[in-house]
Amino acid sequence: MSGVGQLTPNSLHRGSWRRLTCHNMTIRIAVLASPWSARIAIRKSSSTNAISCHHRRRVKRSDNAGHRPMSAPVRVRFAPSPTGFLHVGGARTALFNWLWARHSGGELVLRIEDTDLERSTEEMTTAILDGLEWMGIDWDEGPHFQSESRDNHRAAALDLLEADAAYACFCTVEELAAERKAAISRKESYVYSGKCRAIPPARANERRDKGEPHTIRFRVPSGQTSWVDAVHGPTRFDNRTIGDFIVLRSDGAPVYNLAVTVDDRDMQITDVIRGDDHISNTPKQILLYQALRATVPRFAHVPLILGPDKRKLSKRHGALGVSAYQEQGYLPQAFTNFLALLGWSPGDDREVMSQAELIEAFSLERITGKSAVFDVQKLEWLNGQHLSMMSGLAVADLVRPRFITAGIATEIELAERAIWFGELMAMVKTRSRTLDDLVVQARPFFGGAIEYQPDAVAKFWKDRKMARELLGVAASYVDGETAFDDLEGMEARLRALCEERSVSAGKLMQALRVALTGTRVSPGIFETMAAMGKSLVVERIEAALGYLGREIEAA
RNA sequence: GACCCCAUCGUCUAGUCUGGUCUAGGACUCCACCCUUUCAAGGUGGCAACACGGGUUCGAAUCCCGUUGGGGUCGCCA
Repeated sequence: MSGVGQLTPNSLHRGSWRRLTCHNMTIRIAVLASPWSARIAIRKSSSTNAISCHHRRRVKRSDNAGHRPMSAPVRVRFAPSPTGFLHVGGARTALFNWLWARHSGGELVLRIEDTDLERSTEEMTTAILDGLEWMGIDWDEGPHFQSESRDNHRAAALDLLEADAAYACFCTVEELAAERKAAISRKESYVYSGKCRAIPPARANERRDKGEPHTIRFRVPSGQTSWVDAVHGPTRFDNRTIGDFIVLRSDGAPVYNLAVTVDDRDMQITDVIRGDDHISNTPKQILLYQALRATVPRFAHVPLILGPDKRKLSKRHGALGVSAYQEQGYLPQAFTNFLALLGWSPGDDREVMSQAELIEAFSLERITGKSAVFDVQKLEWLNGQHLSMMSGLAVADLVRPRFITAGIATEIELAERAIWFGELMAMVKTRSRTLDDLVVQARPFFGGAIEYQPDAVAKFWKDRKMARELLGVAASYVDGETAFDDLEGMEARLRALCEERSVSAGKLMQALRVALTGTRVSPGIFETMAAMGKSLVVERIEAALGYLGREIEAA
């Protein structure tokens, strides 16, 4: 659990993260003791973690009120392998684990499964942690690196060997490949023949002592292996379809199923929440738990996320990492809300939910067994909903860097006009679905030239002479207007002037909108003028008049 | 191919365990209307589904069997 911690050299265990919370800022100090390098990384996190801590306390209080049955405290883990970025499927698995931990007042352990050293990179580990942090997912322990518990894995394999639950297998890669090929040509599923099963232990030891290359295989007993899955219900596998599987490679490295089982046992994981694609690994792992005389955890297999073509969501669908959604300007609370609704529902009609509400409502039982298609449109809608619930100032804080990198304004300029900027954001956010939309819509409110959008020109400046006439009236109105903050008065005065000059007030406002913003989309025209200020409005009208004049000349 | 999982509007889903209250509810998208200086937002309404076939039952979206369809897994990857 996070909290103010003492940071001493002794508290920096290899591969551990320490968290110090002060004010609203969380600083994590990590010793990334990985096979690649050992270094200290100090990372500042946003305030999202502080928010989630708040949630946790909230939930815990309600738990103490006696709503939850007395049972072993929940301990879950998220165990990504750093061979790629954090994709949406992994993100949702992490989210479900987190929601379950926070809902039940349990703990979330983060474990990096880096046993495939060839494909694991430190960059990916960092990317995954960043993604989790952005989503507001915090963890109570870790990250642990699986490669560091290699000794435990090996010891477990030796235990199995000693108990005769496993045996040495001297089959070569080539032999196995031939077996597999033969099985395929016979149109059968491949299971290891068990060729080395019957080698007497004494003989096997002899060969091992001689240094003959061998793997350690688990001796799958006959019978059936079953469990009650928290999402799928009773699930059963016939052990004949499993086949003796390798537990320790010939180079002494543990294989996934062994490593996971030993780690989950050692970390006392009570609930394993992971993707559906692990269902077929589950019987193997249960067999290992049993052979290791460990308590079998509860399993919850979450259905996969599919692309629009109903295939497993992949890069081909343009579904990049979580970071892509972050860059596109989605809000973490909207993103997690959306992900939570993919395969889970609160059971009532609620859809727009805060993280606190998600935590409160979450349960494993309400996860559906059916895989879900990732629908970006719904994500966009949800993002708009969350955006509209935020205050202008809060939105301003989030988009400020985007204005700066887009070169629209400098940090200093924005700081000087902080209140104005917050009000501007409040104005444009109902029209925006992402933070990028916000930038586009707010751009005309800053000085400098604007481009006239062809569709706006076609619709509201179709008759150039008429447009020029309308803008002429607008110019004389603006000229005499002194109260730019009096929205109602402005409208009354403009309408009166239109009446007097017998021009359509509606047409004028539309033509004016194009002159001011270059688009046909903007907040109310008086709000727009108020936010721009008189000098910019005058400047824009003059520019438009000039443009229209040139157009008329040319025609 | 074998094994496993899944099957309600185009999509996300409620309803399935504990059959009747379901002429199947909500949401996204789309369409229409209202509001309106534009675009959104908001409001109102509309289009749209129980995969198929058997059974059980007075009664099935719900229980059982089969078919079909989709997905996942079948590595000294994780």
